[in-house]
Amino acid sequence: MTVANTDSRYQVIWLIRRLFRVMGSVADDYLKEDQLTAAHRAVMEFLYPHERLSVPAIAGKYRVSRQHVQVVVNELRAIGLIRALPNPQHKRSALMRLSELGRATFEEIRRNESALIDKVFAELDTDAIETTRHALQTLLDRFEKGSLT
Amino acid sequence: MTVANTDSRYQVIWLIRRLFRVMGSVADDYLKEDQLTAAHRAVMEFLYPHERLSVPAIAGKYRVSRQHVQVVVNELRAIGLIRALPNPQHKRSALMRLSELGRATFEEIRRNESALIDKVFAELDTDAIETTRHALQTLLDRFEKGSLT
DNA sequence: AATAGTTGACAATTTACTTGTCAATAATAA
DNA sequence: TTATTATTGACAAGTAAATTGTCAACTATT
Repeated sequence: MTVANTDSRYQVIWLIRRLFRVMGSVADDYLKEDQLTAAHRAVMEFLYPHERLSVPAIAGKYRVSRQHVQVVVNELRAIGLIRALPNPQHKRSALMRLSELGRATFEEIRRNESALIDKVFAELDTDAIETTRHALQTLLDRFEKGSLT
Repeated sequence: MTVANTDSRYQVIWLIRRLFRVMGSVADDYLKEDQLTAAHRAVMEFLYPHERLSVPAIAGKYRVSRQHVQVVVNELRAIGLIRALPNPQHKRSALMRLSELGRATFEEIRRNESALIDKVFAELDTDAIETTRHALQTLLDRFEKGSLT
């Protein structure tokens, strides 16, 4: 029988922190090939494959400031990875969507990530991964929705 | 039977990123009570309860630059949470250890964290937590030790 | 003893954001 | 309709947590 005392739960938290750091440095390496940052990638993910979202809508989902998303979106537009469409709901606030190039670029990023994922998940079986996914989703829900104050 | 395809593994990665962000803002709240940062806390964790490590040794474990750890350690010394001991191995590079106050402070931090952990892990059973811990540890090992280039 | 490496200190830079402000525009309430 | 309030995009400044670079003082290696 497995044991999961306070220390085991504590280690989960600690591991999340460590993993974020190590993943960040690895991820930046392949994003750098396209001159992109993690923030660019995150915005593209919200638009992939055919979402149409305004800057404030992306900010709401991404949980970062509207102003920051604005800058990232402007950069992605400048290099042609996303395009602005007129917004029937709002004259000032255009809808953003990936361009063909943007979709292709994001798919390339995902291919790189998949190769990496194949390697790091190689030792883990299907059920363990699904249990982990479910556990992490539960934690995120509790952190985000739960009144933890 | 549960399914863990590429998407499920991908979601695990995604969830780690999201959790890190949301945890960061929560953690900073209770660290702020002691005027500490996540970096202070991380250094204290390496020394808890009775480790004796030089600044370069902490930097090696923490995987951040020696110079950054130096600053954090100097701050912790200035407020009396850690003390320097002469290093028999190396005259210039003292060993750091938690003071009594440092240990008490860290234990207080851990108590706050435990209360939070009780809440966010409430819905998860023992085996799921242990499976998650093991999976995350495996991922970290693969990311850190594996040749992913 | 000569040379190469390590350490602590300090400074400058970087990254990924946040907050604040403003004018233009849009939504809503009177 | 008009007055008021809220939202949006642009820009500026600030911030936290780190990095990189440099230097002098030591320490280790040959």
